[in-house]
Amino acid sequence: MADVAKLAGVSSQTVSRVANGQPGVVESTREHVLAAMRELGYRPNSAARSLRYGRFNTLGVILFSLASTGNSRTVEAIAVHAATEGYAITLIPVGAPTQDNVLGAFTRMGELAVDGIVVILEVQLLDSSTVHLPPGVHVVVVDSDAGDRYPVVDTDQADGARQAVQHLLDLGHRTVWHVSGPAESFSAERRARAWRTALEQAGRDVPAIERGDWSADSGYHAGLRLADRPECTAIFVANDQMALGVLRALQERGRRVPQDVSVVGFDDIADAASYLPPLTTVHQDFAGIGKRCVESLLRQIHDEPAGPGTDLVPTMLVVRDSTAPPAS
Amino acid sequence: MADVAKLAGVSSQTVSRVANGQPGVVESTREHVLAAMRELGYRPNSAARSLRYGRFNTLGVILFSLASTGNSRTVEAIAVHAATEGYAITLIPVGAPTQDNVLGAFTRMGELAVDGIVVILEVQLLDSSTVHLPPGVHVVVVDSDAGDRYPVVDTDQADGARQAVQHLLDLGHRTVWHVSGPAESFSAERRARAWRTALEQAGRDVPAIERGDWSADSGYHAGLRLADRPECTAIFVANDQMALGVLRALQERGRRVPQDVSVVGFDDIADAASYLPPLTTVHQDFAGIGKRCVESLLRQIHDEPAGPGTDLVPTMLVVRDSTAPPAS
DNA sequence: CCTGAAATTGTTAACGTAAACATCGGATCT
DNA sequence: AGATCCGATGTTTACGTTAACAATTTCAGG
Repeated sequence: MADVAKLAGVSSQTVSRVANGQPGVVESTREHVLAAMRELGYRPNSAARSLRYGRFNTLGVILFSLASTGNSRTVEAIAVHAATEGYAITLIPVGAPTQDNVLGAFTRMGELAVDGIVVILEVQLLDSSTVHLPPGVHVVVVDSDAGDRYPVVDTDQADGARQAVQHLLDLGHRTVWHVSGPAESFSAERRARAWRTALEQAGRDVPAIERGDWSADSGYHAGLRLADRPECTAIFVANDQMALGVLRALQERGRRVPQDVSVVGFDDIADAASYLPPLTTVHQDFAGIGKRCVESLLRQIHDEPAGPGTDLVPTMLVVRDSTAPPAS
Repeated sequence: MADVAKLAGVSSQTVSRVANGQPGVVESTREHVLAAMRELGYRPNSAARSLRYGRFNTLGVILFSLASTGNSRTVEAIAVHAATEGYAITLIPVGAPTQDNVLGAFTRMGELAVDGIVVILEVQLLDSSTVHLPPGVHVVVVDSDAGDRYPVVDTDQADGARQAVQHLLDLGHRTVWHVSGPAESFSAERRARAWRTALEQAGRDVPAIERGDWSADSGYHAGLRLADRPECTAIFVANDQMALGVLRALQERGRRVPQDVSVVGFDDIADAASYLPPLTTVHQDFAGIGKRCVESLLRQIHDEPAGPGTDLVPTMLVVRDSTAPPAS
């Protein structure tokens, strides 16, 4: 900057004014400065800027993995929305979901150049009182029931699961079986609980849960077990990938979908419409989640304190070809 | 920091030494300082650190979208590998692949707090000479043929496509049809070119290309067109998602896979093993790509200049159940 | 041609940190 | 005991930027 000032024959303050487009610089001067900038390839140093302003214009995202469609789409939505507000986003991956790792990530985050943090851990670790976020850092948590301690943005999982079950019951199925996600997952538990509640409220039997780990392969094995039960005519699977595995298992065992068995998934990932058959599933608004996370953080950064509480993003059942009335 | 120093009754320099674990601080002093840090909730200011050191310990990733499995897995690998080296990563999404947007993103990147940039655009825009990266910034480009101007890390797409075609020819198919990605995509073009070359070298007919846009839906429509050609018994699809659509189209038209038609995909995404039938596909080492990107950037940052040139990551054909010899 | 106000440009200081150098006190050696 | 050295700690300064204020120039109006 000093070099630019010298070359343009002005003070560094004037260079700063030109760099920030501030008024009060005469046109000819501005052009000299711009020319000098170009000639020297000047780029403002954002560290110095951040130091001066006390803000980084950056949001942090702390997560386990981008492997799941939901996470990566949420992160993308966060990035896009943050960009429109002039914020960049920084990714902090946590190796394995152990307490130590999570704690370490939070510590690193505290030292990081971010103005706020989105926590996407989808694991119940946050609930254990031993894990605490650094005080004085703006935070939003996604998919968690830490709503009593932090602002939370979450999909309305319960209502989505309820819609799925209701759809199957409305078609005439006696009851609905469930392939759930892993027990450590908050989302998996919420969906399973809502499934159970919906069945109980309708006065139906509640079959035993088949548990998977979100992967298509785990869905396949769960599906094999269900395929052998002739009384099983309707399955609510906790995500689309496992549903894909369930479809394969049913097909292998000669049970046709939807004629013999109806299947409903959860997420509405892009591929679900191309499964065999195209999957009826619960649509999640990942973009909406990302948007609300950014909005909440920006509100906090602009000094509108956001207390604990949960912001629920609605879900919607998308009916395709994997559900039908039971064979009578 | 000054507050901590005052509370601990030492100079700020001593606080700095304790914060960085430098030697030459007597144990009792260190503990006083640590106690003061805890009491005041002290966190080092990374902007000041960056300003002092001239480095940010951050790498930027510039990309269009995280929606594709390949991109998100590459980004995750970059993040994980960067983290082990003490670097965070910053995501810069580019809205639409127009020249203006790309240019704008590069400009923003130049002003950003990053020590190096990974460019994942998978589009041929980079080749047009009008788009130039800011000089003096360390860069690695993924999936591009800008290898004459920048260091490039790329999957060995050509060899992967060759393996796929060879596998089908070895099974006894007369020739292989191709569902390609969009024409703007560098990867799509490379795979199509290698497919054509492999057929020509084997002296086989080269059928017309069916073009998709990477989505399962586009694969479905391409698949419908191919399903109506009885002479089509082997299809090489440029990615797994489109292959999913092709499978659905063939199934709808009553052509069995693999008995009537063999299908090979590209990517080996997690779900491919659960398709109906499980998909034979070309495995891409996304983690390896991410790792090499980080390694290249770190080398550059540590003053080992990396000239232009392409670093090819090998691919491997994974044979599952979607390929078989043609019905004789 | 002078006065005063407005427009433009320059100067100083501060953001938080750490390298380089300076100082201090005690231990070791002669 | 005095000289010397070494380890522990303090002081100064610079990193690049911009807010606040100061100084200078310009120009209208009398």
